[in-house]
Amino acid sequence: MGEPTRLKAIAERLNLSESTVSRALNDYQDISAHTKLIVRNMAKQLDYQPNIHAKRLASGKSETIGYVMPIQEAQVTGQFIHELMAGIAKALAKYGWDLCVIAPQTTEEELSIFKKIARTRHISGLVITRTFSDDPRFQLLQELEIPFVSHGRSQESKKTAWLDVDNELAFFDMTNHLIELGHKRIAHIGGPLHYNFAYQRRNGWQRALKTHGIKVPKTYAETAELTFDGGCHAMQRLLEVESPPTAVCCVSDVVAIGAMQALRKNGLRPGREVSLIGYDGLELGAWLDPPLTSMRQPLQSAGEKLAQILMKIVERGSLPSDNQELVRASLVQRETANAPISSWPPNRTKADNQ
Amino acid sequence: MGEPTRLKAIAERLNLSESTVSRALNDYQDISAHTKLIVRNMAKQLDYQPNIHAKRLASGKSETIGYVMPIQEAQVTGQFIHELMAGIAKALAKYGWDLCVIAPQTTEEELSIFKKIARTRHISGLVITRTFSDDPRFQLLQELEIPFVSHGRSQESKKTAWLDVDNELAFFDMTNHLIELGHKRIAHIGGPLHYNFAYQRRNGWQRALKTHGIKVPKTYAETAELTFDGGCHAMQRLLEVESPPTAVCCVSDVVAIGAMQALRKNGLRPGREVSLIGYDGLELGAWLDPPLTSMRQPLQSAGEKLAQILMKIVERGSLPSDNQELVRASLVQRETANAPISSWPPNRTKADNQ
DNA sequence: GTGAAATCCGAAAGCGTTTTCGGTTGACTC
DNA sequence: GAGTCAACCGAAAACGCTTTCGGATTTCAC
Repeated sequence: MGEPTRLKAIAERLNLSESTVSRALNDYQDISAHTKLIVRNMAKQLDYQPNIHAKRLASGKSETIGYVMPIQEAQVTGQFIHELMAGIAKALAKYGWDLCVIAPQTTEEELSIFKKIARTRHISGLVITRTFSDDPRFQLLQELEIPFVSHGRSQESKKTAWLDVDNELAFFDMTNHLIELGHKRIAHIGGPLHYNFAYQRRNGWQRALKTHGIKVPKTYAETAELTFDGGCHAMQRLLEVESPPTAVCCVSDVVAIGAMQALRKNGLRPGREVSLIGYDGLELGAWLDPPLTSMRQPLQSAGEKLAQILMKIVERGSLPSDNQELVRASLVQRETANAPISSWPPNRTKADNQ
Repeated sequence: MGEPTRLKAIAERLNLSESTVSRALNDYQDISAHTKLIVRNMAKQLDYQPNIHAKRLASGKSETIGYVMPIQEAQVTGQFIHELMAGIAKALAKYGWDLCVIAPQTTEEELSIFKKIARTRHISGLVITRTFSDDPRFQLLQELEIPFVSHGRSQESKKTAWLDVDNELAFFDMTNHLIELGHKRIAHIGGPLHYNFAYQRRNGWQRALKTHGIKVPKTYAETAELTFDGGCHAMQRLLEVESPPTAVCCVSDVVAIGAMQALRKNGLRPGREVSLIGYDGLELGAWLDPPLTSMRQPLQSAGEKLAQILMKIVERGSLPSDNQELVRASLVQRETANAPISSWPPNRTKADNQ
């Protein structure tokens, strides 16, 4: 392979100083256009690649951002993470930045890694995901002055940079869709409220009902762990209330899939007796019988945006609070959301047609 | 936050030279035990973290390995990748190494990234996955003298380092399981043969049949794209042959899920008329109706092993060919593999009981 | 008590960039 | 034609570590 080309080699060939070559390549103003041109040509000819460690040492910048990979707790987060990372990596690659994966096993470890990064500064910014309503990371990262952007918000994110899907609107839209189909008895299976998105999604559902003047019993607001079993149990409980719903908004696809299972066990078919809409738009939803209707947020483009936001903050000192963006999720129409049928629920009460 | 602690600060406090401090921290032999002790204590006290760029520049080592994230082509690879990466990152973190994600959009881009890495050397080793039978990356990486380890083999991997599941054995085991259940009419839905594993899996199926003296028609060897639709179409074709199989070994879970769909469309229930075994052991298989029987390979531990192999090669010059390891997949018993039933296939021919 | 061999540490030269600070040109003003 | 001002570029000092080399001790054998 031979030795890689160095700045020195270019300088010697062109009878220039290393500093001139360096500034030419970095597009400094005090280098003439002509010099820049010949330097760049020679660099290309020699296939010059700067030594990244020397560059980072001298400039004090690391051009590396870290992605904190969530601990595997909720199910099928893999697909989600993959797409997001692909987007981040893609955007970073355009500028020659690196994406470094951080995979803490526990929250404590995560926080201590942050402290280490604050000292070494070998990572100049972080992307974090899976945010909680009460998330200790926000305060710590601000204290440590580590630039970061979160995918999802928290209570503490008034002044920080984030990109989030408008969960409230998504569930407002979702619920409206069911209302338009003719449903009035619409329940919700939500997630644990320490997840910030769980709050927002429940609120969206409630707002849609309120907007249309629809009242539902308190028992229609179910909560489930974000797992298949969680959804299954929650749906089972919904079927056992006095007058069960004709449609259910589920906090995630996995939960919805669990709910489908519960319906089947009770001899009901999802999308016939009880309509169901999930959230995440997982491709595997399409493989179910029947295929699951869902809401989908853009992921790859979200990753790209996250990377761009972070680079803007790190490199150009953009204010975190100027980098807050909401994106809208869209409905993925499949087969579990249909008009209600007259034979369900079997024993109607007078509460039905209100 | 104040300035981070430098080597200099420790040296000054202890009235030692920077070089002594450096060697003490790196456990050189020519530093007395006593000096090492006080240096380490002081380092801990001052919460010293070496400047990683200076370290890497001076030592010429990068302590970073790259993971080439496969382009999203086959479905639900996300979960797979996530677990593998988590394992890699975990193992690397123990030694303070970084994991850098590389996400090329095309094969050409991937190869050109390799060439760039060869020049900058800012990544000292690579983990590659999704290997093909005829995979240009193997030759290039060897030419460029970039240390690497692959998850999965290729034709070219005689001399390179790899970790692979024993695909042949997995499908041998899988097929035997079906034979033990009483099946004789066992088909196979394989993947495109440019995937190396597709070959091996088909061979395992064939060997099990041969071992038991079972002969099947040529039409039992189906091929499908590694997608839901691929599996669906392949199963449909299998149902249309003269005497359809009572069991099918599927090259992947996604393909098996497609096959389930085809069965359902034909009014058949997976695991009753036709048994089905997938491969990958995806958790989502458990959510189907009926839950999909599958084979599972260890992923997180595979990631850890890959990292360890690579560090051994990069750091200690271990020979790639000394680092080849096969792991065994294990059966995940769920509900789609059962004994054959007498009413299927409906119109038996004399070929049935041979 | 001398010489040789260990033992331990410091000085200094890198590693390959970036960036500050001056200095040399030439053009331009009056 | 002297002075001023841009426009360009080079010298050299960082950046914070590693590692070689040699020098000063001490230890040991004889």
